Amino acid sequence: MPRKKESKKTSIWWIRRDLRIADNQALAAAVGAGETVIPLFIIDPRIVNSPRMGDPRLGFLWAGLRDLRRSIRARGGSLLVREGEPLQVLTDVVHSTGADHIYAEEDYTPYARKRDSAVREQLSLKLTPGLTIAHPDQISKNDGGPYQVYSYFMRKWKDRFLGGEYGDLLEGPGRIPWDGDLKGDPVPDHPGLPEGIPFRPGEEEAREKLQAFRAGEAPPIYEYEEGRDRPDREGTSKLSPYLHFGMVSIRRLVSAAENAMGQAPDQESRAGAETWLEELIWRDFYISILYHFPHVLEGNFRETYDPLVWRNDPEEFAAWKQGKTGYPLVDAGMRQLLELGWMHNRVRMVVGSFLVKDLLIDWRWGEDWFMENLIDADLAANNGGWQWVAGTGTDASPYFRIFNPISQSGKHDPHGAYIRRYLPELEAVPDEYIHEPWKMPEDVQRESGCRIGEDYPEPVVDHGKARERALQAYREARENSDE
DNA sequence: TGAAATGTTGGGGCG
DNA sequence: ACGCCCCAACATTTC
Repeated sequence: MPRKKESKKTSIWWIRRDLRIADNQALAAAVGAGETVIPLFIIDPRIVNSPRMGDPRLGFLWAGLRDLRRSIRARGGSLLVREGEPLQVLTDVVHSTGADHIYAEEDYTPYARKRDSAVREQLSLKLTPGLTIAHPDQISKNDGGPYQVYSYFMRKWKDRFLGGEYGDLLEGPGRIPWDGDLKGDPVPDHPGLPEGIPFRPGEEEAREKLQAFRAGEAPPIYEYEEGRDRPDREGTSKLSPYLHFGMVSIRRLVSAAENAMGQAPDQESRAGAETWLEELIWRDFYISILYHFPHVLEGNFRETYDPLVWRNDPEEFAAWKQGKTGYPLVDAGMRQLLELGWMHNRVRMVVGSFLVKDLLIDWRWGEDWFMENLIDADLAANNGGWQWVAGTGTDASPYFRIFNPISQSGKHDPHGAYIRRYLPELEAVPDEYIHEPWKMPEDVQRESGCRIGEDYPEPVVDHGKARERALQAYREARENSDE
């Protein structure tokens, strides 16, 4: 006999990186199981006080929580915020409310897994999918092991999931009933969201960003083949901060990509949408890599370059961080990061290659700076990207692939519009010299109000020489490796 | 999801 | 008409 549903069932919706109402499987499960649903966000000191959690991302999180609180209130509920160690907070809330179960979206980082299994030993924690399309164990080679090469992972991912096999999107619940009769902590005001950034937190803005990416006469998603490489245009979705905090579900994005592919007016448009889909698959891939190979957080995925001798010059690192290397595209990218908490992906590769190859600075230093400063910083994807650019990762860029910061600049920012947007001191530099301002003759420097060495720095290194030096260092590391 | 060095081809200018 | 050179454009190889 099925037992009659008891009255007064209470569930906790433990919010972590799923700051959304729509298509939220953890929330749906909590609402399905409880007549009362307590949305709980725990301010975990270990996460928010980490030096790797910089103000832009924290500000985005706080503002996002306030937005979520509005949505919950509009549904007759209340957001409970508590600061403390997660297990302690949950134990306390469960005891004072008599909640039956805790529902949360499963997260696969080493810290999240450890935290959740500790909670599971004490309390009834039910984890739901939603962070990724594929569970890290779901896509594996025929021998059962995890893929280490993206292209094979991608092929299997598509076989498994394309055609909507990840399930239908869930409507957000109309009501999240709870009287809010429990004392909580406030959502902090500080740090605030940086001024003037193009990232307003919240589900609504995420929808608008997605809409903008797909809409219009020439939707960026259909121009993505070229647009993704053009930092001087609005060619990318700018959805990464929203995806990081779960303000939009990965299912909605994949489904949007599939629909766009189906409706594409021509082959090139279809290819654009498919390439964007593949960027989403990269995210699943790197989350899976971190799950199966947690040592990537500390060391090289492949040991071949373990013996590499980094230069790690602190002054050059400082110049890189502040956008003062003397290479305009590199500097524009680094200043975009400081200004917006975000950087165009093509430029991320260029600045990454410059740090690791031209300056021979340990990729972990760059990884750390990105973690601290990016609003969208995702542990798995950021680590994967850095290891790729350093040539130490899965699917690694080979050691001899060294980006030329000048030709990349000419190719991807041909008129220097991106450079001038973030480097005002180069505003009046003629197009002819915008990628190599140090070549400006004296009189041109004077006319454009940009004296090299004063208004804008000399290049910290000569790229040609730095390239040879990097090839040498990488070759030596290979020779000294057992691999 | 490079770049540079080196090799090949073919058109045009010119004696 | 022809050979020669130059060089841009493209292809291949190498790091």
